[in-house]
Amino acid sequence: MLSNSVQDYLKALYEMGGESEMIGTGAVAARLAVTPASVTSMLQKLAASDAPLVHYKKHRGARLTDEGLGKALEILRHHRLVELFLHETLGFGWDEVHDQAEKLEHVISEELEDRIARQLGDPVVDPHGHPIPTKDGRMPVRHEKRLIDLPAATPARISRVADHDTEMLRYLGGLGLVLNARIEIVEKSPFDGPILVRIMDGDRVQALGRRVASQVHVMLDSATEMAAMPNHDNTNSDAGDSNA
Amino acid sequence: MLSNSVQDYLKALYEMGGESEMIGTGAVAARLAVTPASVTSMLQKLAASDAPLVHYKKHRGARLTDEGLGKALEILRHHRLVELFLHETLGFGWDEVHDQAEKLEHVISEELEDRIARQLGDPVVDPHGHPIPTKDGRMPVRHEKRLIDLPAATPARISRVADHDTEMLRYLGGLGLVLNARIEIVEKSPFDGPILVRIMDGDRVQALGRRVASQVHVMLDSATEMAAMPNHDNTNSDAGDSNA
DNA sequence: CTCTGTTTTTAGCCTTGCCTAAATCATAAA
DNA sequence: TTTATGATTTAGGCAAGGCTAAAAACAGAG
Repeated sequence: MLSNSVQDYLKALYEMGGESEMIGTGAVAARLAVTPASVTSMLQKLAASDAPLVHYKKHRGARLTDEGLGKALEILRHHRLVELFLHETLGFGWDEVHDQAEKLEHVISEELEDRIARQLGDPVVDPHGHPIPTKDGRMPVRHEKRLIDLPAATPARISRVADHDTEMLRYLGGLGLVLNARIEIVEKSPFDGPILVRIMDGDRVQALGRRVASQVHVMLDSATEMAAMPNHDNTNSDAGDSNA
Repeated sequence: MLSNSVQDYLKALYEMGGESEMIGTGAVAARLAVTPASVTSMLQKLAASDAPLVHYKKHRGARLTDEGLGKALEILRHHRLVELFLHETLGFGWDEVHDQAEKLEHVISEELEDRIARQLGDPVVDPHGHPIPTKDGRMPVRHEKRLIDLPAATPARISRVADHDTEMLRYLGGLGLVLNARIEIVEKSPFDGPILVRIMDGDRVQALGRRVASQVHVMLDSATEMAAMPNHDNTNSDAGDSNA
């Protein structure tokens, strides 16, 4: 059984570099909020066993082995299933599920994973639009682009939003920029200026900063995959907005 | 934040000795599957802080302080709410929920606890009939007796069954000895012999060993509290009986 | 009261995963 | 090519929570 720490390292490597990219010690350290020295020793350990979970080259960083990739996807499946479960079954807002899932993902048995998946109808995306890895360890591929890269006057739908920043999710949700919302870009200001987005539902236009816009992904409105995606209500159904 | 280990020690002390009984090092060690030496050092640590969680006397054992009692009840509330949630919402059998809850209880936030409780309608007992501590840290009192101590020919209902032994729960469930089942004792064989129990629903008579019978608690059929208890279906709804 | 066997405690050690401080490597600029 | 700068690794430690082996305390039998 992998420790919580090891699971967190594997997940970080996957989320930062996917299957093939080498990730530096410092980057991992920043994401996991530990020192680079700690990362070095953990990566060395993970690379040293007889069935290594990562490839590691001194001063060059690390990437997952096939073994490690499988484990990472398992954990990610847990995480995303739990997020969706909290959202659908217990009414948590899309801004609230990540932190709780971060803890639950480590203690979900196979049996519980299966029951949750079945209960949710074997879902393919979590409340932020992230694809849920399949039981047999494959990550569904989707054709989307960053909102920043969307040409002006091209209708699209929000297909995915970064899940880790609670504040940003709350902000986006408040603007109506929820999963599957139909939008189009009115104008991109030059010099890294804000992006003007028309939100079709309500026909409002909203200015978004570059930082936010790079965290949002869209699919062209014509893409067929959209048909399969239910329209989740991403607002927080009844919890107070106590801690901001 | 208390570590998982500390939480397990507090829970063990409560479950073994309640609020007042001193529990010996060896007993705790056996329950937690660690060595007595480990227990000694943990108890010393828990008693040493400025707000001690346990009273501890060398060679005499330990019992919870008020502080420790509060924490123990919080953990127990998590455990039992989770057990009920797994049973009611995800369809786990009463023999399957304990082990999973043992892990989940440590990672349930206040917010999640509240949502689960609300979803279940602020329940007062878990799937094994154990009372669920209230949010403000009180353990509901119930008037029950061990099946062993029930006089013959006195109608009663099963009000509680020990939750930790998967096999025994499966056995009892198979016999129809589920929560709230109406029963009466036909005869107690002498010399610590078996107990003959009539199961009203089906009117069968079943012989139970002393070991099992001491794990089952009952309430007299006249007791008023019973009215409030819903009749759960404790059978495993669809999982295979793979690992016995 | 003393002996003996059981229980508990002490002492010392190990692993995991983190840390700081110092040393080393890699790279971009001069 | 040399040098400076930032990133990475090494070395040495610490806290938690477990273990084994040996010492000490208790409790029951004589």
